[in-house]
Amino acid sequence: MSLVDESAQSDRVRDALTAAHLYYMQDLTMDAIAHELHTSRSSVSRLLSHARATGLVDIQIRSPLDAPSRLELLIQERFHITAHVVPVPDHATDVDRLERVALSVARILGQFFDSNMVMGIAWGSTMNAISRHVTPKQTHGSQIIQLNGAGNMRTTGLSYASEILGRFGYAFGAHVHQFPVPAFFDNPATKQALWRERSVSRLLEMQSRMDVALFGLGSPFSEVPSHVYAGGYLEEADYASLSRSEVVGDVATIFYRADGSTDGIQLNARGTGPDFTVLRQTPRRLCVVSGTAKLASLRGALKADLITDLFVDESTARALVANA
Amino acid sequence: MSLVDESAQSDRVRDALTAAHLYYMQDLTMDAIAHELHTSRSSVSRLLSHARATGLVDIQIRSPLDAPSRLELLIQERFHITAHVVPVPDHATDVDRLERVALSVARILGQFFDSNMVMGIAWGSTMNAISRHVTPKQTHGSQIIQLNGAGNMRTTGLSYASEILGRFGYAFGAHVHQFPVPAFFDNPATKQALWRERSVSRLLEMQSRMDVALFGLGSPFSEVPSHVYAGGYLEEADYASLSRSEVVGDVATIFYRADGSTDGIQLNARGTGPDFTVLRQTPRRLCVVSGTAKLASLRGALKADLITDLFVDESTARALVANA
DNA sequence: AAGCCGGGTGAACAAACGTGCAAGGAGGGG
DNA sequence: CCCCTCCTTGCACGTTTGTTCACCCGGCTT
Repeated sequence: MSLVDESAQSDRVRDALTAAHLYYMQDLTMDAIAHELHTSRSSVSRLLSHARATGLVDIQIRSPLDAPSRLELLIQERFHITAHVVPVPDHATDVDRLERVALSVARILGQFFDSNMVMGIAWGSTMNAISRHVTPKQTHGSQIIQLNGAGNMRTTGLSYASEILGRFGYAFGAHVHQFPVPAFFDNPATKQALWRERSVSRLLEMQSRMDVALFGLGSPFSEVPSHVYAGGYLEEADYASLSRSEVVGDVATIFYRADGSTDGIQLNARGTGPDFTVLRQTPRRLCVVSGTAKLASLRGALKADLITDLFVDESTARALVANA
Repeated sequence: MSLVDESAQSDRVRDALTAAHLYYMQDLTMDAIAHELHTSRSSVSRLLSHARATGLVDIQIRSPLDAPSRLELLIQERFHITAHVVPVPDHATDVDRLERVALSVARILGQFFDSNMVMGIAWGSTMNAISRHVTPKQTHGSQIIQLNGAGNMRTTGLSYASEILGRFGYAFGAHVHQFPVPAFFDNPATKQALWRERSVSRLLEMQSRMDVALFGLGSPFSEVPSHVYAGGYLEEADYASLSRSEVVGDVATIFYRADGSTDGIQLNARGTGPDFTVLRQTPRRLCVVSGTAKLASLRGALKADLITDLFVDESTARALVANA
């Protein structure tokens, strides 16, 4: 990028800031702003879009603390976590649901992440959707770290996971640390060995002191299986084993039962996500769930105390509190 | 207000929140929202207006810290205060200027005031303009306190000042403490006496430990005199005295010279605003200035170290840094 | 030097939005 | 019980905003 480009860039930002100020603080019309900035109305429209898209304009919704939605209150009382219920009409499809929840999370995420923080991020369809919408917020010295490997029998999985992580990293100006291992090792011993490598243990150490974790839930036996279960990461025998162990879900390729327990689930010895005892040390653990198919999985994750902040669509939230 | 009204009220807020979420977080059109909420598009438009007006939706502009405007940077370097430069076209009238700066301040004020804080507020045309636009933000246990008396020879001044203070109090859900004394006493001894009254000294004590002060500047000898100078608060003899003392401005009816000094200005013995030594103890001191007519006054206030955060229109900011 | 390419611009159109207005409905007073 | 008042609603209209398109301009290639 040349010097000229750079200064043009900063001109553009300056103009966008001015336009945003005039539009959102002083309530001028775009026409009036165009006049003050000696340009056309369309350009102002574009400037403002740009300002919103790049996070120069930050729009928050603050419910007066005395009136959180009834559902959020119920969830808070029942599970002692903060719930963010995303309004989605009951007749929406699961794809819609996912997309809309993801969009909401993408917009609000900046409130949980700041300079000099470390955020751990899983991967999967939910994370992918969020990553495509996340609104930028400039931070300094912050790190984003991949929670679990993404390789499978066919690929190293690097491109998929790194695309997702990359978008988060770009949006926050954070350093991205990838985790270049398969999602599941074939042999537990290989994992043990690799875990002792300094390059890997450095990552594990970072994971153990991250400030925020962001993840979705896997639900192996629901009708709309999550990415992990459709992507060729597991074999028939693995499924049988999961079924035998009465697994209801996973977080970053670590599986758990309906009561939140993980003991004796053999696949976990080969999975690459953070152990739940490690995860539970993380101060903020943001879980994003959409669709009632993941209800059992969500209940298990709550039992396992994996969640401090839950983002969930309205119907699923309702189902969560419906029957005890 | 009946029980039914109350619940209707909260329904309205709930709907407004949902609408705001759908509109600002999920980018639905008002049409789509109307459909989801089973109402008309116009009602959604109104709901959203309501949500913005009542502060349910909070729009902030965050300039990336590496790119504050050149002017703000210059002011910061020269005077060691935080400047908020409000873009206003050069050809705007002084009335425009005031109105637009006031609007901007009104929108941003919530960022400086929170629960359990005490804010001192002056009165005058600037404060009046701000008060008419201030966006609400619910707080608990916060207090707003009048900085200086408002009575004059004709009226107690209560209605004007209390109208202003009342709007701030209402917007923040804060308890308002009025200061029922004249702007200037006729006799310094009366002030002394009253200052020893417990009801008054309680107010003075609160003033001495306020968290934020918000004030404009008076400029007695400019061509567009401030409220105090037009409202019959002072007599010819007073003006002469001010002129003799080389006064350039006042904050809350306390006068100062170009070098920021106040010693020997006789009128101050009869004024009712907080002594500058008291004011300087306040952590955040927000000063709102618009129009180059107040430039001399502003320079004096800066010399007197009365300001920590300055809100000023662009031309005045430019003039401030122009000649040394 | 001509020619392509990418990014940005304003005009024109289409979509989305705000608002005056008349109609309807709840509540309160006669 | 009726009527009056006040508030809210949806419609219709005019305005404001988003987006497409043709065009221009600087930079880079051939």
